[in-house]
Amino acid sequence: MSRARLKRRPVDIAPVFAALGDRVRLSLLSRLKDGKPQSIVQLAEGFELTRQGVSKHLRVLEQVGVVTSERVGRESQFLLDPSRIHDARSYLDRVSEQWDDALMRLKMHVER
Amino acid sequence: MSRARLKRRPVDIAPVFAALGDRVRLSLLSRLKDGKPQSIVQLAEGFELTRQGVSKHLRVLEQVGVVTSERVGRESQFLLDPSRIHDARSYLDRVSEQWDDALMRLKMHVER
DNA sequence: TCGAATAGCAACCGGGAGGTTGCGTAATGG
DNA sequence: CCATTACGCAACCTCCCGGTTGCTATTCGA
Repeated sequence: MSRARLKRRPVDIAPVFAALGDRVRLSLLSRLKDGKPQSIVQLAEGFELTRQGVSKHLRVLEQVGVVTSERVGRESQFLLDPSRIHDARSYLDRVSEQWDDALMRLKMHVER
Repeated sequence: MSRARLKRRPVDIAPVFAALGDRVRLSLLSRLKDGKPQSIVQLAEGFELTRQGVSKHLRVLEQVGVVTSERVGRESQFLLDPSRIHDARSYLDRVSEQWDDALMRLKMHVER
């Protein structure tokens, strides 16, 4: 069970967080997490934004790999890709974990 | 002990992700996750930034509640607060979870 | 076939983010 | 006591982000 577990440097994960740091983009993700691919106009309805505005946001999400798009016919179908989200989650996991470990050690008076 | 478990709307968690979406700030968090409070000059060394630059980043992190600061003597001690990080993590958890559920339902042909 | 739908591209704009410099102030310690 | 340290505040600058408008290209469908 050699889990290679290759380490991702923080410099790589920052853009993912940046992409998630916008309420419009989070809402778009929320609309995509049901697994159904949707077009831009579908994703745009309900927002007080132009189609191009939504399109820009989708391209930001796509650039960091959180969503993927495929041109089918005259419309672009967008789909969520959870792998980067999983990366971000496990990064936060590691931070919390190390924090907990540090607290534990402090409480046990193991250091200093 | 009625744990109200009040639900955080996505609109609230976006600023946390935005604060995490910067490599400098992620590095600062990485320096703070050992549980030891550190001053600004301590946190600033190693960066190719001014002290004020680092100070601005720290204030961004503090504003969203990821770190806390306390003035002790002539220096400000910064400490990590993992609660917001935990919030962000569980938000991503929910996204992944709903994605997995949706995939499962699709695979079982329960819908469509 | 031809109008409507869907989307991409480019230009433009205002505001805020990231960063610096300069200065003032409180605490430290020799 | 006084130079030094650590910090905050404010002004300033540049650049990118979020958003719009206008135009063009492609595809659908009646």
